Amino acid sequence: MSDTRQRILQAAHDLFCRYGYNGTSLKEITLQSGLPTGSVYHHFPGGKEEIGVAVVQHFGALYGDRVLKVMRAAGDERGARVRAMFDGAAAVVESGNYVDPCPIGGVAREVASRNAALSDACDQVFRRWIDAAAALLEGDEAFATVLVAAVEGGFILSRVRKSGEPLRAIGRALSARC
Amino acid sequence: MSDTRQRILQAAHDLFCRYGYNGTSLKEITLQSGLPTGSVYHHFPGGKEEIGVAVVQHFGALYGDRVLKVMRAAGDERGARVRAMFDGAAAVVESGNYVDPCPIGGVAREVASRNAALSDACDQVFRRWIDAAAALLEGDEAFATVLVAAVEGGFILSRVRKSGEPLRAIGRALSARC
DNA sequence: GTCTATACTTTGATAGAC
DNA sequence: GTCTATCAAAGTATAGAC
Repeated sequence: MSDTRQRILQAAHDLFCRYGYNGTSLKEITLQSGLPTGSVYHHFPGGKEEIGVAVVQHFGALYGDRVLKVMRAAGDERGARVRAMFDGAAAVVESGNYVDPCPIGGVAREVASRNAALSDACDQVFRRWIDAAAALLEGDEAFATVLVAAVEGGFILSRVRKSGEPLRAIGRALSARC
Repeated sequence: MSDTRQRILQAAHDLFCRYGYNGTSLKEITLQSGLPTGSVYHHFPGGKEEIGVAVVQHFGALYGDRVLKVMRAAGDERGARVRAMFDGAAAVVESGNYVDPCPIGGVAREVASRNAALSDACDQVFRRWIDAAAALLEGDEAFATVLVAAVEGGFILSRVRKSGEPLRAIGRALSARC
């Protein structure tokens, strides 16, 4: 991927994490990336929607891998892996001034009712996350769905409370119930 | 509450559920409520932000009561209550064309980084929900936090998958782990 | 309390020179 | 590939008649 393209995606990602998809303008993406409007449209002729889809796909894969790595590093026990997942998420929100650690859930909720392309991209990412988590949990797909939903909901709670405690509480409660 | 004020809140609520806070314009609120701009600003001099806070507070209390009623009606067993909560949520999203059943989580995530008044209003609602759920679960606040986070995350998953199944899977997995 | 008209800004997107 | 200039539409908010 070209450097310019990567800079646009990173800028859009950072802005989506703070202000969401609808709360981020293309103007802000150009300012944050240091590129003029024309360059942005050269790399993403589909405009903001195409940028959104690319952000969801690129960072969706990245964060999926990152979380799996953290869980595996916590050992073979299911409880320890679940605990590591939520404690890690709590640490990220606390060190990042309660910016959303990941834009996908926020974008998904915003656009689901009127942007099929973006909504479908989010759905694909969530399916992969759930499949990957289930593989780590002896195929328990329902509980894998709980993990993904709880971490997304936990981001909301921790963001408005300005504390990692909700995410940690979720990790405690779920790791005791594996 | 005056009828006009109520119409504005209901219109804003319905639009927030579909398009989120930033995705809803004041113009759309006037059209959906059938009221002119002047009336809206007469009742909410603080504009969109004041409407947002009122929507979060009013419907936050309403939905909290509604969910508690569904859970209590499911009997005294914890597992049955948890199951009823998520099955009820799944039924609502399915019958409502996958519109967000409740705008608070979506608004919270969108505005947490730049609108303190709205963010705090969301935080207050979530605290009350968690307290109320904990009271139904013999004071288990961590698991009450799981329930709130999982239902919010489940809304996201069900919305983009256009299926109530993620919410139902969460209900199955969690009710088996009370 | 209700309504029309409008001021001012920001939005997503395009044209065309370099 | 990069950049400047600009458009038409949509955004929030206000003024003031009724």
